[in-house]
Amino acid sequence: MESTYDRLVSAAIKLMIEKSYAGTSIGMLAEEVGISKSTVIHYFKSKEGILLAILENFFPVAIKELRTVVNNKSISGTEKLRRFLYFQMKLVAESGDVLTLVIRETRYLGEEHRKIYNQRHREYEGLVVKIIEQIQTEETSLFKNKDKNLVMKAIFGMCNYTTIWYRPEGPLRIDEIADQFFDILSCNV
Amino acid sequence: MESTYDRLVSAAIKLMIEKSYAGTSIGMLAEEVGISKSTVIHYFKSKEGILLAILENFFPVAIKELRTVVNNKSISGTEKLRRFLYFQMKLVAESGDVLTLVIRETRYLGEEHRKIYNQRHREYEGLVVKIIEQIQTEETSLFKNKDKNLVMKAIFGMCNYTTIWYRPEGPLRIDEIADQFFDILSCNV
Amino acid sequence: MESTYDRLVSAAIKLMIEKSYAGTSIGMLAEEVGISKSTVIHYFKSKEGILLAILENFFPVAIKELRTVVNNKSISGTEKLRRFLYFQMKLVAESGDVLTLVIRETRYLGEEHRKIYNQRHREYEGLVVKIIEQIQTEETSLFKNKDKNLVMKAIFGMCNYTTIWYRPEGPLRIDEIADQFFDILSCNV
Amino acid sequence: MESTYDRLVSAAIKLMIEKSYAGTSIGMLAEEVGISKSTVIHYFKSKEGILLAILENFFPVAIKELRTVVNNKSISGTEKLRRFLYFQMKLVAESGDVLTLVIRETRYLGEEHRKIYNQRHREYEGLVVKIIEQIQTEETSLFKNKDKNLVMKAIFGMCNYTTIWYRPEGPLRIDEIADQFFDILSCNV
DNA sequence: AATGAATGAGGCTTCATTCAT
DNA sequence: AATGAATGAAGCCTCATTCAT
Repeated sequence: MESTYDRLVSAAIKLMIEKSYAGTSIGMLAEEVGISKSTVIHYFKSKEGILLAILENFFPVAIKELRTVVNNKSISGTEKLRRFLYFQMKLVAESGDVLTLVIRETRYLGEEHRKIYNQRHREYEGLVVKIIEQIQTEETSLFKNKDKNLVMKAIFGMCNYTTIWYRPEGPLRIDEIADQFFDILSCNV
Repeated sequence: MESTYDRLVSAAIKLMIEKSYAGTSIGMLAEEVGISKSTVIHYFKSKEGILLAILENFFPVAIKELRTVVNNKSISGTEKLRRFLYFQMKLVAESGDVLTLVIRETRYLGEEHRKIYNQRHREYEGLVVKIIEQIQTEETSLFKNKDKNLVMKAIFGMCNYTTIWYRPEGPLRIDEIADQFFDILSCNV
Repeated sequence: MESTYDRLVSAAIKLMIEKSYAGTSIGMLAEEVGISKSTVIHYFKSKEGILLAILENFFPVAIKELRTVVNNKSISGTEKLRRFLYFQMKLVAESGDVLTLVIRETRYLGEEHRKIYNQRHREYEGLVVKIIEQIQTEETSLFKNKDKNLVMKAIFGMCNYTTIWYRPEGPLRIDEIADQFFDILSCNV
Repeated sequence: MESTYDRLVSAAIKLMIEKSYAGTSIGMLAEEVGISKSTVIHYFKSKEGILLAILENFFPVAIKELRTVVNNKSISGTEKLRRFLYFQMKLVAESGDVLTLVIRETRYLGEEHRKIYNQRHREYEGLVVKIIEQIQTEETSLFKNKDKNLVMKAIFGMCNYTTIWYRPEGPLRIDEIADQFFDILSCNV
């Protein structure tokens, strides 16, 4: 069975994305997992600690996975973009938009931690920028004359916004959404 | 000079977008504007009233303006898209992402109010869907075989995400961002 | 009738001397005065604010009164000592040993406030040192060859310890205690 | 090397004198000694047990030592006073004012324990009263017509207050302070 | 001898709100 | 139009303690 700690982290991700950091109380978390408030503190020391644990839980895994895609020398830039979109959308579907959580809520972290996570966030974004660069090099027209950072932000905006409106019971599956996003971006018909 | 009420609404938009509804307290708002907590309540009756005022302040104006664009029979769908992007980005730049605020925080409204605002929100989105439909009719390839609702969400995602990362002192002006977004979506080089 | 604020300060002095700062809770204070915990915070902003109010309430009055004794040019040093002992013992009897509270608990104040109060405390002690200096000048033998600061500390020790053991229903009245303290110090029989 | 138990008692004395009983937590104690909270409880059963251990550690030793001074038939009362002052000041310097801890904090002990320790405390004070009685008998003038209990309290006040202001790096050594206290009390020049 | 998991009670504080002015 | 007094509910956190290991 899943450890209390893991169940807490999962519940925290779910709640904080849905209700925002400030809108999520330790009591809610405790109730969700079926333990006492004190036990939540026992594991995370403080509310900030919960956010920290989420981020610690997210970035190492996500960056690693994305990096293997980006560093793969045998596939094209557009294929990498396609794979990234699948990866990111799966992430959004599974654990909500942890990335937006990162951006929106790192303000609640102490200076030191905030720096670390901003850095990791930039690293994550940087990997997507690399994909765009590769596309700009390989393709004749896609993303030509575009600011690569802006394209990256556009892509993340598209994907992350999904957290807000996506419902599993809706008409489109997560992979269909990823497909269509890919088509929109790559100008496929 | 701006009325106390107007200063309160502006401050409320700023704070609630930055810190989320739950993360913004009446005390903060009072301090920001330099009046007492009691006076804030005096104007809005309750915290929910503040959110209400923001929405009331936003939708009628925004919907009206967007509608004149959409209903204009003499311009093409792509041109409408371009104009919408300018309009939306200006909105985001000026008063932050009120739309995301709407989506994220209407949960704090009482049932009746929530319904009203969800409806207005859908109306706003619907206007953008109409633009996409016009494009699908006119153009040979753009947005062909795409779910028009998904395209709409993709566009809003792109635009609204700007609130999170856009800094006026950054390298791109708001209208340049709108331009590039238009190019990305319309597959212009 | 006494204001809520004044009643709170009096109750706080009483409780904090009896139970120490850490041992006194805002809830106790509220109950003692018959109001809610929130109201205590309403007046003092924080627990530290209570300590601050006590000190602000004590020092200006005490220093002023002691200063008029010390600056009186027409009375002898020993007479000043006698008067100080009466004054200090009355203080101790009335409002407990606020001075020891100051010394013991200023650690709970923020740096800035702590400095201010340490300074005032030194000023208060300094006035007693002046009395001892006058005695050393006038008298042939009393306090000769003694460290004036140590004598001062000895006197305060004697007086302040009273808070711990003095009971109004005990065999000695406050003025009798002051009298005997004076005799012990001045070597009167 | 010192046993964990002994290190805990030492740390507890230090912390509780500095921060008061209520202001000292088991967690602090654990951290100070570098072990876990559970281990502290393991040794003392409860927080009250810590106070108990301190007192048990203090009184038997202190009373025994003071008694040998008081019962010594071959020395004068004033000499006994002098020796007591040395003894008491050394105690204060070494382990802080455990006596004041006793008076201030025995309130936190259960009824039975409180009785025992109040009794021991009275016994300790009684030994000093005996010294004063001897002085009143032998000397012609010292402490004549004074309430012997009040004199005792005055002496303890002087000595115990030292805990609050004494700093090893200050201008006076512990034995010099004892000397001057003796002179002040015995009216020596 | 020593510890981690878990908790209930309580402490400080924030907060939205009511009321009287 | 604006505010201070007062509060109940809730939030974060500390703490002493129990239990199993």
